[in-house]
Amino acid sequence: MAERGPRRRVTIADVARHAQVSTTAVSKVLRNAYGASPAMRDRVKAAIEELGYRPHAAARAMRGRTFTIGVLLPHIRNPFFADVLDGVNEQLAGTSYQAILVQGGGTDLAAESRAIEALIDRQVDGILMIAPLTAKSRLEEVSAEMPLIVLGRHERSSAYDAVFDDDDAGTELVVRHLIELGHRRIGHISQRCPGRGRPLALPHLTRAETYRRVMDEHGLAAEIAIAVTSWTEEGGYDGTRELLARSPRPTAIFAGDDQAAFGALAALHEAGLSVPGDMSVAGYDNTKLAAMANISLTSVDQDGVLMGRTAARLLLERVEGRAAAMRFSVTPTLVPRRSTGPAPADQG
Amino acid sequence: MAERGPRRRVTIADVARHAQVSTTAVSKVLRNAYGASPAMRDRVKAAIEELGYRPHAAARAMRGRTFTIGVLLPHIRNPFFADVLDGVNEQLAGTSYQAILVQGGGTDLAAESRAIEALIDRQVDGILMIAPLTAKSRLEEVSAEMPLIVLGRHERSSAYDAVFDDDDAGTELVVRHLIELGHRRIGHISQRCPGRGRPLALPHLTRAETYRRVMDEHGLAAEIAIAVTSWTEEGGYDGTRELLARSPRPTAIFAGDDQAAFGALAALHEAGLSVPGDMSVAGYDNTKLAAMANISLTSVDQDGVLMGRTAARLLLERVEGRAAAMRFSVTPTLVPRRSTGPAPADQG
DNA sequence: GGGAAAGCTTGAAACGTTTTAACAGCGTCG
DNA sequence: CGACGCTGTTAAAACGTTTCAAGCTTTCCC
Repeated sequence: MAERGPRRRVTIADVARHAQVSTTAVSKVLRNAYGASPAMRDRVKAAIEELGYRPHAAARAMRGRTFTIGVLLPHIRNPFFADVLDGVNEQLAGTSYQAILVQGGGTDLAAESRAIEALIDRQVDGILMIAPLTAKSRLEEVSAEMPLIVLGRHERSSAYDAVFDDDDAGTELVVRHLIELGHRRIGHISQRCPGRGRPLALPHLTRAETYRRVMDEHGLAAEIAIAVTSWTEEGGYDGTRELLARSPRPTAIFAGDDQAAFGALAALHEAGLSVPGDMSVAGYDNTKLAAMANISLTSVDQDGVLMGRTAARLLLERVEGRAAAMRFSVTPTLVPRRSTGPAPADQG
Repeated sequence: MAERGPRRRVTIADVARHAQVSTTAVSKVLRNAYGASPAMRDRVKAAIEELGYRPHAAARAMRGRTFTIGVLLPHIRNPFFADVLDGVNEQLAGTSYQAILVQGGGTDLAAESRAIEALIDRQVDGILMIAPLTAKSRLEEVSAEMPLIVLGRHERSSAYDAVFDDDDAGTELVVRHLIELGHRRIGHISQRCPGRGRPLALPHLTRAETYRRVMDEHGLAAEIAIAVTSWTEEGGYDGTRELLARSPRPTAIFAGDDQAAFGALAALHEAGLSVPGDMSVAGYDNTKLAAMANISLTSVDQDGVLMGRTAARLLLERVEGRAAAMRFSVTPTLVPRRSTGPAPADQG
């Protein structure tokens, strides 16, 4: 029979008693607030040290801050999010803020809503949402309750800050790269979008739109071919098989992101096609794996660490009181590798 | 100037007033506690619905439960953890519990300690730690404060539950597989362990130990070669280069986990060696990518989703009051693929 | 030396929930 | 018919912190 929590938690009152001051005094020292003499400050700090006191976050949440920032991300699985999170933690290190993560159920809008409510109910000081599906109007409601940064969406709002990659520029880089290599039939793999209202400014929609635009600008409107699956290995695999079934089949695929591109490479391997001899493949995100010699996937680099760091910085600024909305955009760069090459001589 | 939080949160008192009952009554309905008539229950539920009331987690934390379970994981980047988390969320769906994640800084022990404290201070109802580095004694301290499940470690403790893969069996499967293919010089890639005390029963230590044992049992003690880097793409790459520098070089590598194996494949590609012609490679975890046709990595499958589901179930049982410690172990299976093959004719 | 201002310190209220103990109402049993 | 036990309900205390308003020194100025 494990006795649960036998010794009571050290509270601010214990510290106060031990340091022979009032609880208010201790609270002030803890928060570096005005009205505590250096002498008292030292005495209280010594007591805190001696007793091993740690503030009780829940109790703090009742009145003041909780020193917690909530991060909502669609799914753990995407390695790009790991970069973003590294940036966030890097920026938070040294402050007294802690990041807690909640996973929002991929393309499940209801699950995402629950996750957001969970963060609000847990009284975090601010929320960072990574590529949320939720409608803009709801985001603005949330930002009325607490500071909010949205990472990866392009819409302009005066209520919350936005940090995003210039997906339009990045996509243009890839598609032009393929066109300059002589490709004309370039396929694209995109994601299903669950929201039924106005389309959101999510990366996959921007990338699909820009893909269409650039194709069109080069007189390739007739060659536009989009497979709508999902940006996972399986999605890339399925999407590629769908594109391969076309006749004539594409000579290049812009897979939308790296994970889908990995699936595409697998599908092509299985179909006995060589890369880039028979088919060029490009991804997006420049994940670590894309850089590996045996994969060598052409990709677009968006600095995820920088985005995460910036998002965290903006969020802390908001928590500290900044009111005006800000936007921060990262300019992507093309990283050409061996998965893309000249288009094969056309036999159609 | 965004007005922050203009309308007060709906509280239990508002609900009580609206339903013409006491706050206690509302609380009872919320917790499905004894002592509320069906009629009252209905009335209160209607009021909750009408007002859109949601319980304030921080306030709850002051007295009762917070309906939150904390998950500590070393790093987001490992795709195996994504499986585990899927299992956890699957098990939690339908309950009123929410999982929150905290990232524990990879191999940084101090960062992990801070993350654990953060969860305790936030008063979660229970903690699930995935492959923590923290000393057993500290884990037992933590489990005195709140229910704890440790996933991925083998030690036996009467204080907390353990869910783990039988790494010993899994490793034996791989190493025997390679030996049966005729390999004698089999290299291994392991991770550095930060703890300086008694070695912990962490997966990478068990795997390394079993690798030694099986090699020894087959009279291959002299051929043991371990590169200690880390289980990441970079670590696998570096470790493989280290192993390749040996003379004579190994004919097979058991990379420890899939991510390291991907790095190994890249290093071999770069060195101009064919897989499995010149060198066989095996991983562990059977990630999605390992199954892709172009990679086709031999790996060991441990059912991460099942482990996550089980861990969450055990944790909820603990939260509900179970006292006796339990252990749950998953039996791994070998998934042979094209990255392993017969040893090349020995020229040394 | 008197009074105001400034600086430091404090008790008590507040936050939103759960829990404890007590209280009516009502039937039952001795 | 009074004591008793059940049921449904309630008022009030408790949780650990922050904040408010007020109290107490000390300092400074005229």
